[in-house]
Amino acid sequence: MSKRRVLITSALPYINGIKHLGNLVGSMLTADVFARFQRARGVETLFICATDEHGSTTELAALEAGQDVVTFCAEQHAAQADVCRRFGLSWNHFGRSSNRPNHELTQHFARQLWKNGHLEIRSTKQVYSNADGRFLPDRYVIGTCPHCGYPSARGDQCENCTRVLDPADLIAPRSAISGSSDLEIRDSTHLFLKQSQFVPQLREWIASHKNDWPLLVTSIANKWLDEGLHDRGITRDVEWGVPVPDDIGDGQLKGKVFYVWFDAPIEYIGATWEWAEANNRGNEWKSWWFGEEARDVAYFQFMGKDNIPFHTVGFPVTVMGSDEPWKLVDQLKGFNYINYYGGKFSTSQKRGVFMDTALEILPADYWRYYLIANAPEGSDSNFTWEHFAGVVNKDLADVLGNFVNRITRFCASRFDGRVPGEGAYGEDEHALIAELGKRVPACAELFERAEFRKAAAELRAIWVAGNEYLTHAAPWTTIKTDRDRAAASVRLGLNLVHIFSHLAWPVIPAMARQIHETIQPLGDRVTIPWPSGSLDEELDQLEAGQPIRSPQVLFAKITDEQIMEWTARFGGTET
RNA sequence: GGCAGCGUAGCUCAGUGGUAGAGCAGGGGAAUCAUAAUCCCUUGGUCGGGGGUUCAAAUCCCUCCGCUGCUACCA
Repeated sequence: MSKRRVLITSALPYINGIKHLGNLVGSMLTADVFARFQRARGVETLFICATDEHGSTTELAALEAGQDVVTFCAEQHAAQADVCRRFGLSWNHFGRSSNRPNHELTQHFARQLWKNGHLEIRSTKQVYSNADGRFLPDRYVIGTCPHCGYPSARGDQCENCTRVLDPADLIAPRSAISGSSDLEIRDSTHLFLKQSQFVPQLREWIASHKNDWPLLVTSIANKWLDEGLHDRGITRDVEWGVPVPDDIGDGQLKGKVFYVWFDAPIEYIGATWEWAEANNRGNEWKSWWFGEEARDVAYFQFMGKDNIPFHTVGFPVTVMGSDEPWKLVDQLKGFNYINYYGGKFSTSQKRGVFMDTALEILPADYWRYYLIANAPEGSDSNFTWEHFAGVVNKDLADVLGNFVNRITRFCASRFDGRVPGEGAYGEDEHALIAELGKRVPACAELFERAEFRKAAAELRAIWVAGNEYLTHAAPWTTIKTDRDRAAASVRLGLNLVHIFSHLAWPVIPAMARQIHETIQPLGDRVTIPWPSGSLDEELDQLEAGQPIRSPQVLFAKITDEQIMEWTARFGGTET
């Protein structure tokens, strides 16, 4: 088998503000853990993300912030890049959908679709606000619901009775931006992608992944196909977007831009191009995406469930309709949501925990471990401070942190802080080595399959096995009668600390470094590799006499006072 | 309204036809190297209700109840 390369994209975070923990775990964090794991295994890996910047929401957010949209996006991109870096997200490149490569590629795909007859021009009725001087998206038209009488129903759907609406249905419609009721319906010409033609092809493609994609993903995809795929408008009457080129439709679409959901997934490719430009790699970006050259690439996408339709239907149609050999996703990992005390995370209501505030109160690895160990894979999961503190205190502080602490301190006090060379491994040691000989490959397999909860549970089970061993071997007892026996136990204990660092690095990279530095300096190595040798070798790596560093508390425990403080600060239990 | 997912121990969740599981919490004990951490043992569930198929159902089918999400111009 030829050498495999792995391409990983996490769903693009929308430019409008810092994301919350649910957004983080559903796309960026799980993708990061997967990317780190692949790199740790020595696989050539390219991990790409970008901000999704276009559309009316951005325009209105910029308006509200009193900024022009270019400045707004530049600032927001920098802010997200910063907080994501501090969360340890290890993208090879974090691009922007507003950058030139995405403009070129989006226009290229549109031209291909046009050339191949998959686009058509249709006249649509759009709401125009004279006071605002712009077309309004449906949801920015507000009025009274014709079904239930709710006075603030949005033009796309009534929040009160949940019925789907058309803005023209609303009684006494007004602009959500200015409140003006000086609205009119205008004709507007748009491009439609004839998605319905692709239904058989999509069905076949999705059916081929019935066994390797999560049920969540295939069921959402099939639902869209079963309900009849509508042709979809791929242009909008807004300013901020990729312009439709004049050669499509003989200039009938002048002034229009592509719909943000058309250009956003293309930015996966665009950001790869940006990566190549930023790293002087010329056309190498294309080898990850196009034709024969990309045959050795396995492509993984990570996203929350709200993104699934666009990645199983919309974007694949763009790719298929181009009639060019661009890569389709191989493994699509979709996630549910994390709820906050049973309710949704909400920016507007200030409920829940956001990436920047999370880092204000605790280091990234606390969050990374908790979120991975409780990733919403099978269903929505529920965040509470009590549960969070319980998991962090038990798993990180007591099971992992305390293990490192107890063995290193014992070594410091009784063996002069050096790896003892005396004694040979005996029955207990070989039993543990045999157990890890099963658990470590099992853990690797779970990471490989991107089953994060189970992978984290296996990681934890490995730490527990270390504690079991140490308690049973009890070098603090044996040292009284058999110093060599105790020395062998301590030597294995230190080797365990060392391997724990290697195994935990994809999930908790900063702490893994710190743990490794306790035993051995890392220098400027960025990746801490996954153990590749037999466990016999891996657990007898440290050289006798090698000094270890003075131990320190790795994970401070979360106190009841902190839980109370944070519950009050972040919105707590009221729904 | 339609569709989808979920409903398993106090809590968070595994488990898709073969004698109900894990972690946490609770109870008992051991140990004293360690952040009062660790280790061992243990209590605890008619698997949302009802009906059906089967030698056998948490698992397949029907139905009812509850929760959550999606419903295409927010992204």
